[in-house]
Amino acid sequence: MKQYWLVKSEPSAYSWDDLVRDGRTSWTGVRNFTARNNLRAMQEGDEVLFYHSVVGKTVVGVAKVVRTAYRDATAKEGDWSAVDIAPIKPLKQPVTLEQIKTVPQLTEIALLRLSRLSVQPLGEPEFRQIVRLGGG
DNA sequence: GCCAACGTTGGC
DNA sequence: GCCAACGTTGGC
Repeated sequence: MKQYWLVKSEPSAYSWDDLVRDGRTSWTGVRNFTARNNLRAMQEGDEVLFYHSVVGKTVVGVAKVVRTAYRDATAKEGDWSAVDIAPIKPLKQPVTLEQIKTVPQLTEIALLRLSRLSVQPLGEPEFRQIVRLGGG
């Protein structure tokens, strides 16, 4: 069964445009147990919203998981994982955090409730709703 | 095993 | 730039 996720990145570190340019990327650097466990739960084909934190504070595109969890080679110590993601399509209209806050059906999502979690699960209805807000 | 101190994230 | 939230670390 297909699952839905949201990943966050500061665009100054790695942006949607970087992902588009690269074609696909290894999602490394996660150093939080909850986020890591979410990475490990991802299946190929799962869809992933790409959120720009700090600068923009917008959901900017939809990506997909193209390789399930494997060891994060950037980790010097500890048991950390990475997945590979590839872009599917940008949102026609980036969806702002402010916008998301105004939607009653979205007030419970992790982006609002657990704002620091960098890899979050998202229900299919919530995923679709955000994509729709983005004109997709 | 508790909890204070500390570090980081990320919205404002 | 500030600070709240919260995860992690380390002393006891």
